[in-house]
Amino acid sequence: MARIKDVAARAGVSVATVSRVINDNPRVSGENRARVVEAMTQLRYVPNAVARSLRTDATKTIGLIIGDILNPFFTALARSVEQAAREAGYTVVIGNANERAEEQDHYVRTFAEQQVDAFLICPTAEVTPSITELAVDGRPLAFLDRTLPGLAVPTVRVDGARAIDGLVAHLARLGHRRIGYISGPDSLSSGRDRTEAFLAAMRRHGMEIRPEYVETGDFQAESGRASTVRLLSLPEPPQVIFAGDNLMALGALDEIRGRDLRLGRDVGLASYDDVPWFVHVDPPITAIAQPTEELGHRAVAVLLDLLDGREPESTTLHAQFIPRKSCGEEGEIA
Amino acid sequence: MARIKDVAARAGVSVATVSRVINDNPRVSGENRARVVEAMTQLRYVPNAVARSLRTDATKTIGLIIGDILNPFFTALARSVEQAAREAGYTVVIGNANERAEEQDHYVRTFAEQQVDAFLICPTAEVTPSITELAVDGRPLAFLDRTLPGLAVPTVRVDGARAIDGLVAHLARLGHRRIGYISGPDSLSSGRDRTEAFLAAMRRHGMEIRPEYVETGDFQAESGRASTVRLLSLPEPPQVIFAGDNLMALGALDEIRGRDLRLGRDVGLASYDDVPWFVHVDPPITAIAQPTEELGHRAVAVLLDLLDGREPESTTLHAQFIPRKSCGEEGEIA
DNA sequence: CTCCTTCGTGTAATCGATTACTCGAGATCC
DNA sequence: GGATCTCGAGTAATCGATTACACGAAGGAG
Repeated sequence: MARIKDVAARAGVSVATVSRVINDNPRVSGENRARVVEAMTQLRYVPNAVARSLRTDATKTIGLIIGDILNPFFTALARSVEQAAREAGYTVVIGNANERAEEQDHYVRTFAEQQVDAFLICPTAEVTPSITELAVDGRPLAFLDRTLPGLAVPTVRVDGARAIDGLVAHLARLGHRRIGYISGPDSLSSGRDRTEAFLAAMRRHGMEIRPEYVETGDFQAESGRASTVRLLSLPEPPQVIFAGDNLMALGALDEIRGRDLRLGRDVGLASYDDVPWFVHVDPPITAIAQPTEELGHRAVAVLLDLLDGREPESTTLHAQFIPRKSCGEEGEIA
Repeated sequence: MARIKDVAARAGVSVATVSRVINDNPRVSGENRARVVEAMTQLRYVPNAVARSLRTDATKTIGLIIGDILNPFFTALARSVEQAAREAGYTVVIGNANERAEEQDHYVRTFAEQQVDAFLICPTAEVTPSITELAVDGRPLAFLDRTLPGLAVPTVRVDGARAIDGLVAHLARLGHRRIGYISGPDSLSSGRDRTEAFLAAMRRHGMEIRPEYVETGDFQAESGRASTVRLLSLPEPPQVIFAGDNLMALGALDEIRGRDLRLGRDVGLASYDDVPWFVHVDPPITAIAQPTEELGHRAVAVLLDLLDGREPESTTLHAQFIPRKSCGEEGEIA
């Protein structure tokens, strides 16, 4: 592989001049610039970003840690983050935590070692020492989708309360009283917030909350299935199940089908998160859509503020309730 | 941030000793080792991977370029690659090409600059100069899922011929004669291979191939929808549509629903790729499943061979035909 | 004609680690 | 007791870039 000094030798100039050409420094004569460019293409020179980063103390890289790469919500998020970052000249490196604190920490450490310029984290589970360290050391850091308590870290998140209220109103209108809920883990702010919003909405609409109707999952399909098993085995099972994310909804659906129940007639289903295939289930699944595109763009904007020394603004966006048919017609579900 | 020399000063030793501790070199006395470890934790020292990489000429990083991060096939693949790589002590950085040659090249360049130790590419479209350069320069490189002609690059891929033959046999058994096909782009080996396998299977089972039944998409949902529009507008539309990947199947399904056609009765649908939600469509979608887990593991194995100077082995795995109900019952579709 | 800018270029220090080489102290062997 | 080995540790070169600083030439002002 060619190095900068090979290019310099070939072009008959010093390495400083070559470096100036690479970095678009105007203090280079037209003639020399041409010779350098020529030498670079001849040698197929590729600048070594590792060496540059060491010297400039910047990698032009953002470390993004998502909860689960198999969750379409997070991949959509990753895509929009990547897009926005690219426009600002940054590369995104993605770490998949698999919803486990331990794997999240692995990436926090790895990214710190690799000297990413900024961290964007969808925190999994509790506050871990490694995340606290980032915050304490004042590294550019923002939380995305989820927050952690007790840390002064700017956060870009979604408030689903309005949409959840819309859902509960919808269920009340259809005459359903017995609503089962599969929450995300209590250790996650997104899980807690949704649960709280759900309970508040239930109260507001004068609906009884039975403790046995509130299950706790972990945002993965299998926990949605297991929770559904318990809900449907109750002496008086709920009429509608509201799953706290799209994967748990998938798991719930697996179990409903497995029992040969008719969706929307024997039992209803609604999901936080909207995914493209929901419209193809029969009946189509009532859902709450999150503005993933905007979420990612805002998150990058916050990081750029941090990196450029501006004051970052935590942002809260709103989710949207999308009624479809999976909760049945009025008075339909016994 | 603490540097190695700060640790050395605090522990009262030289930087060489600290470095030896970091790298588990046994030539350090127990006492000094303890002092260094103590100093490292006190200073919250994090080794600088950029500096290390510059010196050692290794980043312990694999660059993976996937076709589309919104395609569940690729995310499953990415996850398995990441898992296998991690076990071998490598970090994976993912580049999303969005199925565009230009974005793929962006990542090839970026990864080359960042000095990744090896490249794993699901090539999008044609042979581009940047990929040729990688191959010519002898960089550790393997293709995954797709190949490019004319380059001696080890490849890990799936042969779907057997599964596709199973599908066509299935369709023949059901009495269907008019089969529409939405292929991937001809510029992609995976697209070409599937088309070829499909045509061969049709011939083998004595079924007529009408040119107007063969549509070409681009592996994205919208092209599946557009192709379906054309197929269903034909004077004599096909009885069954076979989509070349899961996203085009999704698009096809969108169009079928949009026309209020009954799946499996008015028109059948089958998909290359199997995804979790297929079983929840009514009727469940007949599909061809690829062994993504194994695919990713093998790909990493090939890269490790390359990196350790062993002779890599190109591998071809087989896909599996999974009959469900979306192509109707015998003689059902007119 | 001198003095002062400005411009283009080169020399060399620097970023933070790794590691070849060196060296002294103590152990081992005959 | 002297020669040889082993062990633990330190000094300094090195990786490939960027950039402060220095310097000579050319141009402009007076």
